[in-house]
Amino acid sequence: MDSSGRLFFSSPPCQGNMLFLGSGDPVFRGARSVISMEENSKRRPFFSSPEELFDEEYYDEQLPEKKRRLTPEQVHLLEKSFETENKLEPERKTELAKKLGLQPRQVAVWFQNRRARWKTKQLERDYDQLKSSYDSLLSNYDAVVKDNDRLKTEVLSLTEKLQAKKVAGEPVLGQKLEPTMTGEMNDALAAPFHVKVEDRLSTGSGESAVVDEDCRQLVDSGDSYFPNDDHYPGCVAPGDGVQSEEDDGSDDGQNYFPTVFESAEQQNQVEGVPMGWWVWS
DNA sequence: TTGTGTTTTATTGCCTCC
DNA sequence: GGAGGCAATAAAACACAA
Repeated sequence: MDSSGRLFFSSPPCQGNMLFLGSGDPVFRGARSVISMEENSKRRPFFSSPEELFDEEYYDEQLPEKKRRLTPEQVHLLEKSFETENKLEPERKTELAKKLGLQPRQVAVWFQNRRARWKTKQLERDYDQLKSSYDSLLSNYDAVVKDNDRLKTEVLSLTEKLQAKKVAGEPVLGQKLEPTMTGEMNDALAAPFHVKVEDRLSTGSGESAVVDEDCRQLVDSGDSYFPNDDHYPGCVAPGDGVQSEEDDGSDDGQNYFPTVFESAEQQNQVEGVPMGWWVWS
């Protein structure tokens, strides 16, 4: 019994988990190292059936053994049960243990370890998913930067044309030009030349993803590419939505951030949110 | 056969909940 | 305080290359 009063197999030894010497004496944990490998060469499945557990002759024939694996049948049933519900209520534990010829504690341990394995796998899956999302985001960012450069060049070219007309004495509509490319070029392109962002986006001015100034854009601030909540309320950085398996208590194959967010891409592109962003769903 | 890496079973200690 | 969960870990069992 441990400090919390729990009963472990070795103290006192439970029927199902006894490690037997030839004489039928239980071998406890402390004696593990004494048992030779040769003695261990004769193997049998961990526990075959409840009947066998009580069959003295069965054990008499066996040499002392240590840890034994569960049979494929036992594992199969446990897996099926785990699929149904990854948490084990006392009744189900007892029932399963009876069915499998195991100690309830063994069933509990199996579930515990199975949950741990599931969690590890889930973390791997989530990592892959986040990585691909990041890659996609990065690629979108590069496209936006390129588009931005292209538009700058376009603006510069138009400005030069305006300057040329001005020098030639031709009237320039809405003229209120600054001599240099400063500020937002807003005045330079004022009035008739000012084209609404939506229009630009909808015309052949390119496949620009650049949107209104009020709209959130990717900014290379030197920080993470992941948005923070202050600037991207609709987005969530990885980790924010981590949900422990206890939250839903099910093994439904969902990732470790199950329903917290999904990519905007998957949601037919949320308005104003570049492809690849994660959004609350 | 042996060395080595991986998987599985089990224990321990700590934490939370009732 | 007891029961049960989890992380960390030990150690047996297994797989496999050399």
